[in-house]
Amino acid sequence: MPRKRLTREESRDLTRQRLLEAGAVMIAKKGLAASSVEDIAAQAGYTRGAFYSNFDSKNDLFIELLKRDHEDIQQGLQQLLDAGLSIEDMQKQLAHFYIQAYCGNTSYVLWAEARLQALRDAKFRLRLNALLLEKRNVIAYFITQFCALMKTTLPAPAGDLAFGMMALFDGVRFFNTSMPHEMSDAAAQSVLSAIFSATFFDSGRR
Amino acid sequence: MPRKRLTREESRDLTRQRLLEAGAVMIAKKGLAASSVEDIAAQAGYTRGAFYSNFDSKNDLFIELLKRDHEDIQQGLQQLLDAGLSIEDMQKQLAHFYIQAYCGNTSYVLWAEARLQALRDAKFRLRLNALLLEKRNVIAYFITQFCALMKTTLPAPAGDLAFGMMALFDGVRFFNTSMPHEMSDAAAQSVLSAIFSATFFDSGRR
DNA sequence: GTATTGAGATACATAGTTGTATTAGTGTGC
DNA sequence: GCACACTAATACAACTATGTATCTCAATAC
Repeated sequence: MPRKRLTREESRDLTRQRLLEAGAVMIAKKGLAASSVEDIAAQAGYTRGAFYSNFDSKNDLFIELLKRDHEDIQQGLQQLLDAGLSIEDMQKQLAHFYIQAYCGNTSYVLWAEARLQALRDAKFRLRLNALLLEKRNVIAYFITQFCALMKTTLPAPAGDLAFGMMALFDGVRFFNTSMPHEMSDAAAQSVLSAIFSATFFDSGRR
Repeated sequence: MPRKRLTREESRDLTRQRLLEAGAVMIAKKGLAASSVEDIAAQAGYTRGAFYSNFDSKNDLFIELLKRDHEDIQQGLQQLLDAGLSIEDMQKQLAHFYIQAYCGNTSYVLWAEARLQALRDAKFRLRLNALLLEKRNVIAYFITQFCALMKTTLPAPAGDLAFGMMALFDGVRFFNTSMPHEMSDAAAQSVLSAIFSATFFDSGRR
């Protein structure tokens, strides 16, 4: 096995990558405040030295973590929108996306942690809000497109409804995780789709 | 001002009360993990000795805090249900209740904190889930009554929809707090009521 | 090959947190 | 009024976290 000899930059990037991944794991597991810098570094297989030589602070790592996750999601949603699919295909793809992006990993925990952090730290809040607004805009655009295709009218401004959907999806995901017996995967999907259709389909046809 | 000389029990209850209140303040301000026992005791005007002589642990205080808040809300909702009001009055009262119970204080932050804690601590999760289920049941009952009165049908099981509404309300409250410019009080109320009506009124009349 | 650079380890000083063990002081029962 | 009981303060020992300063060694430049 000819292990590649890394250049200095490759090596540094790899370390950063591993620290970020370790941060995601630890913060999801123990929470932001309870995860020490040492925990994160150790989880990545390093010591604190590596951490401080790559990040200014825990918050610094955290916001980068969120940014990366956000970019992944944005990209996925944007591709879906740009693909010019039929409504049926779109809904199918969206369901798939939902399962993969929301249920397939623990990143929603990071976002919950982030919302709390935002309430307490004005600087952090600014950075988080920027990400949330971007996400809202993509979702609002999707909603607008959906209603245009369905020839239904929106019961409230698209941006506000987008926030509503974000709240709904994240919150239901929480119940689904922490009390799967009372809110199964199937129940989660069905209640989300019921509320979604009611809001964007039924209410606009009165 | 003849300050009453307190009996031992009264004095202890007062201390407990103050510690609980201080816990609510500190946990909302700094988060559960970042609030030390000393922080809480100091905020209440005591030292750690008072804390440990009244509670087993920080989690112990926290769960009691949640239980009290929960009981207040339960009581309020139950009274509303039992009052036998007309639909219009009910909606009016409910809006008032929402403003007072959700927007008038910071307890929703505690519940967000609790949900995260529940993901990490199985024992805590059991206790929290019990509270959440009780709340869900009251809301589910309300939803059922509402739809019966409106003669509409439910688009999904009442319990699941109740979880959905809880998710929605809490989540929107978050946006409303941390980005009031993008999600004003009025926008929050209007989007909530739009989704609510769409789900429980419009969708059932097809 | 040698000198240089810089990523990451280690050492250190400081500070904060926890829970218990002990002590002081105020209600309570006699 | 005196002994008791209990609440809350204080003292203490162990542990954990933070950030910086220093050191080591591998990658790069010459």
